[in-house]
Amino acid sequence: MDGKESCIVRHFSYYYELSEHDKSLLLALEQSPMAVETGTTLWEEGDEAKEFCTFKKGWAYSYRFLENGSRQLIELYLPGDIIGLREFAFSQRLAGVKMVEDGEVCFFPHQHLLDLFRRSFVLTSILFAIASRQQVLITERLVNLARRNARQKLAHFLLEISQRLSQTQTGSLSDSFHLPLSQELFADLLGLSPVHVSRTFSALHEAGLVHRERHHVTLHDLQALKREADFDERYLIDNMRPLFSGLPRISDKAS
Amino acid sequence: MDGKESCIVRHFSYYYELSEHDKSLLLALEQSPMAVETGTTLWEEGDEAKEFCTFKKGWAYSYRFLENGSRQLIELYLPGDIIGLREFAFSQRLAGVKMVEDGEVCFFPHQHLLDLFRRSFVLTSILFAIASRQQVLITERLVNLARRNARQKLAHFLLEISQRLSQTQTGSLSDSFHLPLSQELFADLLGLSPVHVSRTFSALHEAGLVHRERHHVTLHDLQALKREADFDERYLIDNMRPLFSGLPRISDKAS
DNA sequence: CGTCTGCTTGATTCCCGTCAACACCCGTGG
DNA sequence: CCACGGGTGTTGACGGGAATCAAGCAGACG
Repeated sequence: MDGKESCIVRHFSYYYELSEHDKSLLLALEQSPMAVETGTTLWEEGDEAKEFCTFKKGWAYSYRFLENGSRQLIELYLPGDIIGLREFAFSQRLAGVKMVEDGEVCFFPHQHLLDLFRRSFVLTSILFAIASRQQVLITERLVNLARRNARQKLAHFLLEISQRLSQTQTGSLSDSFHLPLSQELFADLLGLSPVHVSRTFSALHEAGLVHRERHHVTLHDLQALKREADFDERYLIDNMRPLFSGLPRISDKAS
Repeated sequence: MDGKESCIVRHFSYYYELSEHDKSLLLALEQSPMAVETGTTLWEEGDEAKEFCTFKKGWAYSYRFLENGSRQLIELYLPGDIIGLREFAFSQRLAGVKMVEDGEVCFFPHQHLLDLFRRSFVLTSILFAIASRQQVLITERLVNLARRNARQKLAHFLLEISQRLSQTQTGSLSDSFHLPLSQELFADLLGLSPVHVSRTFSALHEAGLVHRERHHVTLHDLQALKREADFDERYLIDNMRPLFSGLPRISDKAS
């Protein structure tokens, strides 16, 4: 358990203790890390889909263009996430993926996932849990976009990011964090116009709820924000351990 | 391959030929079919989540309530669908599920899915494909809700249902079908008010695109509708066969 | 110091929500 | 046979939240 432990192993370990065998299978997915710069397009809608991608460093997002020229972001990806699961059953990409910041990614072919299914029951189950969690995230985003006003949308999004960052990064809940998104990205993410994003940020600022400068945000009154946004973090706090409770635990774990 | 073949077997077979072994594993999930009436709640948000449910007959939908009392439908389920995959990694239901029409369902515990992972590589892969397809459906709905106006939303939804029905039911594309949804359900599904749903239906009717009476809809000019709604059916037409192309085919298939 | 990109602010417009009245269907019961 | 009532769909008037257009502003960088 050295300091440079892979973040995909860390991500998977969140669900269940991994055996050395499982860890080595996972590490095989991260064999050829690739540096990618801000703005790089990992793939576009319509590209052939035969690879997944694990995300080691940086921020990325998936998006769809509409006929009228507007764009909708689907999902934001943080380190440890797996990208492209959506297209497992498809031959074409259904959404593009772009980097928000410089980062590092590892591509691996769909076939490797099938190998995982064959070789590790635990990893298969965790993969399924990850896919199910992704679906839950998108579902919550759907509700957010369909039913809430601009203030609530923005507040909800900030709370979600705050929660996700504290789960995957520091481990401690931080109400102050780096958020490298332009207001145009906010707009495409929340289904608003850039103009209105600006206005909404100002409104939240005036209400004393949010402070933002440059690409750094701090949330001042978490409770008030949660009330305002109708935010319930349960959808982010998943855990498979109850499900696995019948399984034998691993005993040869490195201390 | 008798006339009463299980619809879950039919659903799975859409992705890949199943061996007799796989079929019997699947059929075990449909052991105790249960009749459920219109309006029955299969479960509610917050209920303990330890079962899935296969859907044999009828229509159902999943939904979320918001603090302000409004409701958002997440997904519509048709026969052959599997319900509850979303909560695989969670201990609580994150959305309720209700029947639109009388139907028949089979519950089975999460553990059975784990058994499937252990026992059948092919079924595992197909399950993963189904989960990925569900994610794609929700994603498209998200884009629909976030970025399109009422006319486009409605048109898009009708096209999606038409396509899904023709894939799972008759097999032939029908532009005239039974659609047992009240305008209130339409509203909760599309993020509109019931009043505006009515207006939008009228508008589409006047434009000669849609005819509707009672719970029956017919689409008149599919091409025009698709143009209007920016509808691209590729997101509904998935197929894993290319992925499996390296696998041996099954030869002992019953003719 | 000028230019470019991204943010802010104001004026106007429009889509859709809300409220309210009304029509309709259908079953009940007098 | 008609009166009644609830649930559902329709139509109109009105208001509000967010889009759009346009101009001004502030950093970043050469």
